[in-house]
Amino acid sequence: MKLDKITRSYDDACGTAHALELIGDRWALLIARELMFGPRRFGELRVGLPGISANVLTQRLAELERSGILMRRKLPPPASVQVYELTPWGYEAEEVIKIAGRWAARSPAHDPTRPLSAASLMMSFRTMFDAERATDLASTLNFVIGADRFVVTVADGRLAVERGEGEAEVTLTGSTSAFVAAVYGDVSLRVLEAEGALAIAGERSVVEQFTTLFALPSKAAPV
Amino acid sequence: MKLDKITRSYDDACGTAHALELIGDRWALLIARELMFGPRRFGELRVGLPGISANVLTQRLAELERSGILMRRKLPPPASVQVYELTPWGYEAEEVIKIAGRWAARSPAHDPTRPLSAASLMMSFRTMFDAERATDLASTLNFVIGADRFVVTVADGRLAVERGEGEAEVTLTGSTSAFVAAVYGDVSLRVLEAEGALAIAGERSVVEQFTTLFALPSKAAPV
DNA sequence: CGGCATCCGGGAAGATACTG
DNA sequence: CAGTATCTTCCCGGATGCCG
Repeated sequence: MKLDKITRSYDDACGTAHALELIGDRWALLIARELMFGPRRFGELRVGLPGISANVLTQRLAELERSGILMRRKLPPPASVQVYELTPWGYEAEEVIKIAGRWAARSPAHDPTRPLSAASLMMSFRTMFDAERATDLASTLNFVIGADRFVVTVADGRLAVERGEGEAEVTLTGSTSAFVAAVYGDVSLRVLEAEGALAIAGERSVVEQFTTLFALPSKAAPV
Repeated sequence: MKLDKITRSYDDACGTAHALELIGDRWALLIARELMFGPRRFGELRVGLPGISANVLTQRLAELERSGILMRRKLPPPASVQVYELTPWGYEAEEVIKIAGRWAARSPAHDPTRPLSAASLMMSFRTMFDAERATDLASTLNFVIGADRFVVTVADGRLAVERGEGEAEVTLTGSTSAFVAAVYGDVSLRVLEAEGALAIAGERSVVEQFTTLFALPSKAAPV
C-alpha cells in the first residue's frame, strides 16, 4: 500500500523527459489512444488493449488520473456506469500518438498483420489521411466493427471521425483487419466481400474512393 | 547472454504501439534526444543522461542499433574512437521528441527547475521557437556550456542549431539553468551576469532580442 | 461484470564494483 | 574511458479472490 509511490523520475527538466514520466509507462499511451474517441468503460478498454492485465490497467488509470490526463466519471442514472474520459489536455496527446505512429510506420520491423483495435484503425485514418487526395470527395461513411460504431466524414479536404452512427451514403461492416486490407493493402473490395470479411451497404463508389485517401509512409532503409 | 531477447511485444499493428516497442523502453527516447545534434561517445551520453547506469545505456544502444535507429561508428585514426550516431530515420524521431515535449510542458506537474542537459536546452529552442517573433532578427550566437559548443542562427524567421562554433555576433557562456532563466524565466541578463551565472561576449542587444523568441505553452488546468 | 487488492514469478532497471 | 559482471530492487504480468 504505497500510495505515495512516485513514478521513478528522470530528474530532468526537459519536456520530453517529463512526457515519459506522464505516459512512458507501459500501456499508458495506448490507453490514451483508446480514449481518443470518447469515454470508455474498463472492460471496453481491455478489449482494445489485447494483453493488458486488469491490475495494470487499474494502476495506469489511477496514474493518468493523478496526472490530470483523464478523469473518471459516473454516467447519470439509470446508466450509472463508471467511465474514463480524457481531460482537454489529455485529448491534446493525440498529436503525440499520431506523430509517433507515423514515425514508427517507417520502421522496417513494423508488422501490420497483427491485430488492431477499432480505435487504432480510426486513429490511423486521422494519421495517414492525405488531404490532397480528398479535394473532390464529400461523403459520410458508417463503420460497424463488432460493437464499435464510427461515423467518418470527408469534406473540404478534411477528415472527421467520431463514435456513433449518422446519415451516411454507405455503411461498412467488417473487422479491422479487413479494413486494413482494403485501405492500406492492395486487396479489392470484391475479394473482401467474397470472403465475407466485409459488407457494404450503400454507395460502393464512395468506398472505392475512400480507400484511396490514405497512404502509409515509405519504409526507412534497413540496416 | 541472450542476444535473441525479443522486447516484450504489444502484439498490436498500430503504429503507436510499434513506436513504443522501438523507443518506449526507459531512457530510449532520451538517448535519441542526446544524439539529435550529432554523434556522441558513450561517456558523453552518460553526462547528458543523469542517472542512467552504464549497463542500461549499453543495452539501449544495442537495441536502438538493432532497430535501425542508430549506428555505431568508429572515427578514423588517429581519433579512433567509437561514437553512436542516429540513422536518417533515427533523426526523424526529432518530431516525436518535440511534440511530446511541447505537450508535456503543459503538465501542471512539470518542474523546470530540475537539471537540463545541453542537448535538451538546444532541443527546447527548436521546440519553443516562435517564428512570428523572429521576423526581424538575423543573427548568429555561440553557446558555450561546459564542454559543449553550439551555434545558433536566427534568420528569415527560422532557427538553426548545430554543434560547433562559428562566426557569431555574440558568444554566451553559462550553465543550462542560467540560459533557462534568461530565456524562459523572467531573470534579466544583468542579474545573471552579476551572479556570474552567465557571460556575454559581443553584442548584448542580440541576446536581449534572442531571449524573447521562445514561449512556453500555457499550463493545462490542474484537476 | 466492473473494479480493485493481494500474492507470486520473471525480468528489467539501478547501483556498485570490476576489467581491458 | 568504455563498457561488463553482479547483486538488489522494483515493475510487469498472471492468477486469484473480494465486493459492489
